[in-house]
Amino acid sequence: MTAQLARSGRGRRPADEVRRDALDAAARLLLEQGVAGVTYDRVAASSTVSRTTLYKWWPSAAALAAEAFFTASEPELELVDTGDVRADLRAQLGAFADLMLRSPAGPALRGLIAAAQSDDAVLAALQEHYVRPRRRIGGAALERAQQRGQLAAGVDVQVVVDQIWGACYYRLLTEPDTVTTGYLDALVSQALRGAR
Amino acid sequence: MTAQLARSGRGRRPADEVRRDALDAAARLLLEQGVAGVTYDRVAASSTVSRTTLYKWWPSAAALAAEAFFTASEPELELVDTGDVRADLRAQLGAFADLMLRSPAGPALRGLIAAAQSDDAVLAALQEHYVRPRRRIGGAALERAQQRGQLAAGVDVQVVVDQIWGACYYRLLTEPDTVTTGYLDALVSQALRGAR
Amino acid sequence: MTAQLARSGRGRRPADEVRRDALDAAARLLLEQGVAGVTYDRVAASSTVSRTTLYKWWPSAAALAAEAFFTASEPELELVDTGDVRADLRAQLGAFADLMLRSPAGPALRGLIAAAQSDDAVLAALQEHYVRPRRRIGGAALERAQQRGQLAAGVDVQVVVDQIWGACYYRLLTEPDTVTTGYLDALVSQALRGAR
Amino acid sequence: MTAQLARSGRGRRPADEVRRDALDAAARLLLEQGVAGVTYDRVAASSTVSRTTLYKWWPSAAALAAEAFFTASEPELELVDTGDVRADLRAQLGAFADLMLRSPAGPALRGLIAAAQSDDAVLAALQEHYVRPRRRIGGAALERAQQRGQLAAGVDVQVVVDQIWGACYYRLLTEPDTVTTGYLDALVSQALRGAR
DNA sequence: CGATAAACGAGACGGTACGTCACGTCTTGCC
DNA sequence: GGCAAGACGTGACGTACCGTCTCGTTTATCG
Repeated sequence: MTAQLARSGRGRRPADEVRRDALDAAARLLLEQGVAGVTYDRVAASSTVSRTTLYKWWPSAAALAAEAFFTASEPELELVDTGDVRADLRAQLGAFADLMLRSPAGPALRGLIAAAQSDDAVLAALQEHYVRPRRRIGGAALERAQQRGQLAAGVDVQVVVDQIWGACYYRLLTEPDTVTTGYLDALVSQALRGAR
Repeated sequence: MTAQLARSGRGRRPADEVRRDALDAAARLLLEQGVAGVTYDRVAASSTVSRTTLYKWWPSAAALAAEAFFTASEPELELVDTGDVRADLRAQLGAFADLMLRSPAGPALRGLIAAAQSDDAVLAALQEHYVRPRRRIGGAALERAQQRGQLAAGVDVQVVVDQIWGACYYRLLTEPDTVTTGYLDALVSQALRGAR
Repeated sequence: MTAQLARSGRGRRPADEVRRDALDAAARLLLEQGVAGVTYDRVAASSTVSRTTLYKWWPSAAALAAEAFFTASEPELELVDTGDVRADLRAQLGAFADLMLRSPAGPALRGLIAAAQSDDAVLAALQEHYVRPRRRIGGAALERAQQRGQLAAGVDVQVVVDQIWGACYYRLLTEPDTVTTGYLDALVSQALRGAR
Repeated sequence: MTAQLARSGRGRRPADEVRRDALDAAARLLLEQGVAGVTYDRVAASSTVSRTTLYKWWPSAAALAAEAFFTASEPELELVDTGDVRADLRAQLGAFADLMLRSPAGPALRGLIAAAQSDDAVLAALQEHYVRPRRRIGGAALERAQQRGQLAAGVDVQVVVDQIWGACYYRLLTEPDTVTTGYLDALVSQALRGAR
């Protein structure tokens, strides 16, 4: 009855608890310091999880950062459907550009896309939890518009998705200063004109 | 005791010679091992230039890699003007996608775009020596088509540039496997339809 | 679904079987890789015994190595008594030096003596299963010689034991290259001269 | 006048200063915690020297400990020559046994001899800075006695050295409790009787 | 034209991070 | 209940780079 209340920290713990701990710390570091700030060392230091365990669960620090990011911000992006395609797309695109340019999530996401160029695990996570879901949402909205007759029947909606969001991403990655309200307007108008 | 066979390499040397040496080594490393392979240490080891000097001339290893890349492949991309906009754009886009997907320059360029997300020097170099020149070339071709009446007068050609190349870049960075011949066809067609 | 082909190894097993298994694996590792090669992890990996069980039975990996060594090579050392003390001692000493210098048991034993300097369990095992038994055998031989009048009556035979084997051990531990045939001859002669 | 007196610590420093710093810290750790307490990590943490530098200068933590020990206690052991060999040897042996059994240097030295069994750099240092110098001193004393006619002419003094110190080392390493005053007396007497 | 200052090479130094290994602790699921 | 399997925190190892700093050498420049 000597009361060994003090949890030493060693020994096995529930995997979920450990993973959540690590992801929380990683998400915090990611938003505060960018992808480069998420290292195995720092995540271990700012959580209860040991480096050894981090290595066991994630193939790279960037992969950990990616999972942390996508776990923390899963739902985020919905596209309201008011019936007015142009307005809906423009609103969503504006919110997205705002996120990228004015919230800490922007640099984080840019950093993850960057990391994906040399880290297959990050690329896979990016595709699975980010790129493809958003592509589906945008595509679905355009398809609904197509069924309403607002878009031409033969148009490949995925191409239109790229011409709106892909173009925007490209500017955000290479010339972020040029992503203005006017540019976003033109982007949506031009894309819809081609699809009408 | 006249022969000074052993060129020690020490002492002052013409700056240009030194810079060229460093850039050559950096370019080689970049193409062979990617951006991450270009470190001050390795460039110094595989050239006659010392780390001290590298630090003096370039703010980061990635910046050195960028300059090496753009110096080595300055002219590269021209856009032939046959009068047939669609064909010209399609040809250029195809050559570009090929470069990105099937030559060592592809990973290098992807890596540089990635590095630019966390390295302002790289971003600046990328904009100055790569993004803007190519944007100008593409824009000029579209303007010529516009003057020939092949494109509507009010269209912002830079938006069209983004809808072709920007969209393509986005796929190359996030879902490279989906960049197929058919996709490129659709991209050009769709963009031109919107600009007609 | 009768066949229980897969012997899972789990569940309770006879303690002796488990211990023998562990000791066998430890002995193998000890002879092949030295004391440092005997770790709980490696013994568990190269036997059917789990780490949990190893920790339960042995206070340290070196202690396990020690027990493995002494269990495997208990009888080993006999000292033939032909009546000629000098020849008998010299023969035994030669065999011992040979063992230490030219068999895998040599490094193992040197390693155990080393481990004993910072591991009381190893020291205790070493004394009980190695040092004292051999000291008894050598002492008994010398006492027989003493009773035959070949050694002076007042001589402390344990001191003579040290002056032969102890001296030899010291050289084997600190200057193994200097343990030559001539040295062993001189050692025995000198010790017996002092004891005559 | 912001006074940037604060030495950043980075950059090159005189090699001797660095080495001395490291050796000081290592010596302290060695005496306080034994050989196992001297790790690259701890030496770096308790000195101004970085781990990288320690790895550059010493092949193993034990080798660093060895150099620290021998640098700190170079002269130590002299053997006074009063003309009475027996008394001189006995006095020196007593002082040595005392050092080994009752000072922090004892465990340190035992640990270094142990480390030498699996670390050639330690073995070499031990031989060069400890074993051979002391063997020379003891041998020289015995040779002087030999020239004075106190020892027989044909006796190999190095064998006598082993029979005194070697025997003592062996007991100190394997049965330290048995190294008593009486034992040391017997050791010297017995060895000298054999050499008379 | 010779002395001087600038630029260079070599490379050590304090750090941070990586990826691995072993230790000792602890939990879960078989048998 | 005892065992295997195996995850966990800890701490050490050895390596790669980074950015800083020192030293000695060589060369361009200027007195």
